[in-house]
Amino acid sequence: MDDISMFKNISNDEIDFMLKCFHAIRMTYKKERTIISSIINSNYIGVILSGTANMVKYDYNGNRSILEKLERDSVFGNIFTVLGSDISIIATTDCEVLLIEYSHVYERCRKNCRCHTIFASNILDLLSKKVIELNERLEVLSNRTIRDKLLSYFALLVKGKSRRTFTLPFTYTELADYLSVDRSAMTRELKNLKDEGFITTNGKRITLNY
Amino acid sequence: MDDISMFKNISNDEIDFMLKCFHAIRMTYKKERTIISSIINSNYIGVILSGTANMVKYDYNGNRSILEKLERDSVFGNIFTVLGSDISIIATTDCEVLLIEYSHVYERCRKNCRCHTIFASNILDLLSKKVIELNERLEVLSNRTIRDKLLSYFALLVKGKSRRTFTLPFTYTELADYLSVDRSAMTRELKNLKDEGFITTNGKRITLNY
DNA sequence: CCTAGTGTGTTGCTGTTGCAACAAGTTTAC
DNA sequence: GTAAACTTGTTGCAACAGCAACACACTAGG
Repeated sequence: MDDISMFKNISNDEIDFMLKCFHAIRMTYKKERTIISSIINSNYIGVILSGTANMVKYDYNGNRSILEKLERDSVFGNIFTVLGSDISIIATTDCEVLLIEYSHVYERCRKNCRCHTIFASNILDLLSKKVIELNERLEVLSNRTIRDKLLSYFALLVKGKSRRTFTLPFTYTELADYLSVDRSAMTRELKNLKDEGFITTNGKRITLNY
Repeated sequence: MDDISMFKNISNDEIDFMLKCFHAIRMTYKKERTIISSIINSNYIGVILSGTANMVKYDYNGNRSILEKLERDSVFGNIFTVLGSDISIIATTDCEVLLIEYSHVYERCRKNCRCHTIFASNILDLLSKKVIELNERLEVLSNRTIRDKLLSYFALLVKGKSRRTFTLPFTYTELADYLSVDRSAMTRELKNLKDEGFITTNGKRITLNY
């Protein structure tokens, strides 16, 4: 458990103690199940312990947008995402989730334990990372054409890596939803990029040739 | 100064003391000047004390995107926004800015003063608000047509208000940049919305008729 | 008062995108 | 093993958006 960012620099013993003190809840969800509905309108922080899930939004036209892919160590909850009525978190595999009431972050328990301060500081770090992620997503979406959205997203995926090859963390259908574009139009544009020699693909493995 | 969110629940005396302790810097910028360049690559939190500014980004085509409008009480800095090379903050009027080194948020000074804890907690609140704002922006940008972007942005502006009338916080040119769309195409779509009776406009005053 | 700069409204043209529909390949579940 | 569900690739068509150009405010500054 001490590899979970939320509990960084906290020992397993301290974590156990803290989770009891917080009355944390451990839940399991079957694949395809909605995780969020049960905690909506309440101030919980959730963290995925195992499995994967998608945070999705359906607009009134029925278009799906994937707001985020969640996996072990991913966090969610009202402080991280405004979980409105149209946003839900769907387990894409069986999931184990830990739920902690948000008030514990800022209200210290009587004992004012050391781990509590670290916990709050870890949450601050997570929030800060979240802001960075959201800004990256905004940067991608603020491109005006599908081509530029793809290129700017690909640039993110190779950022800081020595090789210009990466594996898409999405299916192509999901990628289209993530970029908020039509799937067939995106496929068309990917084909153009391939024909023009900008990229080479092999399934979900993509290489940038520039 | 105690009406600045960052200093909420901290008395003016404490604020003065804290700012000295932090070696906070107060800067003024003339209209049109770039605020950010001087603090780039350093871990500063900035807060606007007076005046207004835009956080803007130019892509390689020269398209401007307005990432954010800043005014009194707005915060910026590396923890809130990844201030890359292509992002800058431009004063739209004369501005007064307060700069605080970020390390002060998580490293407490020897005296471990009460106000310091509150300050850190306020920063947490601000980050959380920022996440909400970014999510709202994402929700707007994830719409696929200019019409839907406009309607979803307008919906945000009237959210929680009793009247369905509001004043645009932008010029129309800026609005187009904020929505990442072509200005003339946006004007055309606004005209359509008016012709179809969805909205009524009077300068920057807009009423939703639905 | 005049001028330069900026914001706004409009239009024609063209390239891009969304939509619908279908075929072929893959995966999943019984 | 087979059917059902899903992913991917493709295409025609219509709608939409971006671009460029221009006219007409409006504003700020000399």
